[in-house]
Amino acid sequence: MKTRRDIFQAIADPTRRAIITLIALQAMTPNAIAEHFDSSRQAVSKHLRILSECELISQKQEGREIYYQLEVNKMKEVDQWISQFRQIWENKFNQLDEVLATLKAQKNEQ
Amino acid sequence: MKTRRDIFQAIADPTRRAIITLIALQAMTPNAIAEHFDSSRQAVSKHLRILSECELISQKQEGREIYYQLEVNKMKEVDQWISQFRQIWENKFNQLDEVLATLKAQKNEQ
DNA sequence: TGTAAGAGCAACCATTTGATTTCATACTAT
DNA sequence: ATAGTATGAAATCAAATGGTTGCTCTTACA
Repeated sequence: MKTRRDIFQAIADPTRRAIITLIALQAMTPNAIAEHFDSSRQAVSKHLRILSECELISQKQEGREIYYQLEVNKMKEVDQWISQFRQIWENKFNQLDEVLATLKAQKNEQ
Repeated sequence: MKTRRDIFQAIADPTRRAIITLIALQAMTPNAIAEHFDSSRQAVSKHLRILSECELISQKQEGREIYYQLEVNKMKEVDQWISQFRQIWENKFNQLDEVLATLKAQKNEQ
């Protein structure tokens, strides 16, 4: 069992992304979460385990209920990976600005 | 074959993420890309196909060679999904600021 | 013109994944 | 104590995934 299980693999599944969004603002129990989906409670429970394993969510017991909440800071790891490309696409805009400036200058010289 | 194949699934694989980073600044041929990995050329080729299918990369033929380049704008879709959480973690800081401001005010009143 | 190189595609295989079913555990309330 | 609720865990299964092998097609070049 290689169990790669990193954040990118965790957010690859659409149901897990929906769960993440769902509990982003407010901790919820597995039952409450499952009610929002077609999946069974057990299926949701497995998703929660995967999200827990890569520390994207944490839990706090409350009697016999368990509230799951998003560890939003963990999401920064994805943001960090994306940021390298953000630099590129912002650069592209800069280059486009240069092109436009050049064209404008040429036009003025005519 | 359900072939879910969205961006999140595409970047879930570490080899594909490496390919994306590799060609981010400079278009490359499959052979050149494969040299950077342990995987075979065919394995890389399959990854390239997946990345192409969700339009994360594009290709331009050059003789018998095909250069693959990153469609960096497509990456914005991931950035967009992340941004909702960015708002949350920035909000957390704001709340902390409020707490600090309150504490400071209370201290001044003493 | 024939041979080699660059690349895609289909078939196949082992592993992983996501879901369901069934069971076990822990807490609550009567 | 006992029944019911909330949840986790193991077994099982179909489908998806990532990789390899072998084949074909096109282009370059001697």
